[in-house]
Amino acid sequence: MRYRLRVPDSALPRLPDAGIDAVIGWFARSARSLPWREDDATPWGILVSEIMLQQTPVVRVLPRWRQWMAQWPTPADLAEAPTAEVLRAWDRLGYPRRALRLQECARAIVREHAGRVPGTQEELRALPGIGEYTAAAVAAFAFGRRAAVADTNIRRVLVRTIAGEQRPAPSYTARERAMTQATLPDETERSVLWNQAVMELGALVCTARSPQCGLCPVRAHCAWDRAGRPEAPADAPRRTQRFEGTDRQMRGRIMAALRSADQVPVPLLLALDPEDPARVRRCLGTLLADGLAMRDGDLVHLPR
DNA sequence: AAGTCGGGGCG
DNA sequence: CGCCCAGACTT
Repeated sequence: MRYRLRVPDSALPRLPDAGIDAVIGWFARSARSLPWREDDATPWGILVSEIMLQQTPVVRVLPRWRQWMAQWPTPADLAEAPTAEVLRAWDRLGYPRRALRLQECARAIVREHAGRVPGTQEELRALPGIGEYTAAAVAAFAFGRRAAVADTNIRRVLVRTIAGEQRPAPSYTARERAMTQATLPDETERSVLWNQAVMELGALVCTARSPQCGLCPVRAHCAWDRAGRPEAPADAPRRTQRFEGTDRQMRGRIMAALRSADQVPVPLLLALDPEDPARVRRCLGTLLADGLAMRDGDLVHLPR
């Protein structure tokens, strides 16, 4: 892929500067006010918000984030908290392993970075629960650095405006990386504004289901709109009922039971699905393996 | 590259 | 009832 480096910048697929200006201007007028975007937000608060927002909508994160930051305002606070309390505070945000990793992340920050969130993508990427997207987002939004941020919103906007397609591929492809890199403004301050602005555009206007193209600041530059907004070919239909999905549901039910009591007898958990106690056992086994539950004889409880 | 991992709301 | 949501991690 080294040959790509010889391609002149002007040939790379990118949104024109006029489009970038339009999106940034729209953001200045239309951005939601979110607490982790306020001036008083700390890098740790921004990091916490990014973890909570992984696969979880903003409206559901808001109340949890406020409570969380009031209870554990610094990495050191979360590092010292009882894990059971952490999991209860996570409540029903989903994917509770994120809560476990967030506490591990806090402990790593205390241990390896003297309690302060590191600012480079490389250091961030090395922390538990922080992947490519979150490392770039924290570097950009918490530290004002130039980073190629590519969440589901940004990917959708770029694929539509530049490639003229309705939705991005399931995985973040090399072609999409090229679009993200080529469009990212060279100047640092402008790159940070662009990342925030295009993400917000994807969340509010260029949405997955019913995009509000009539309100879109880059409609004039949008290849998808120009092409008549063609629909992507439908995915292959689900072969059977999603049976694995029910395992996730059962894990959620077990976690809910554990959050509601100090300890729960195994027979009580098995009663969660009288039709299929083997499934409950299997799910309990994966929760124990994940460190989300502990077993003490016949009693199950959250990790203390 | 594909599977797994929650939970809720919307079309 | 299927899809979507500021993804990460394992295999």
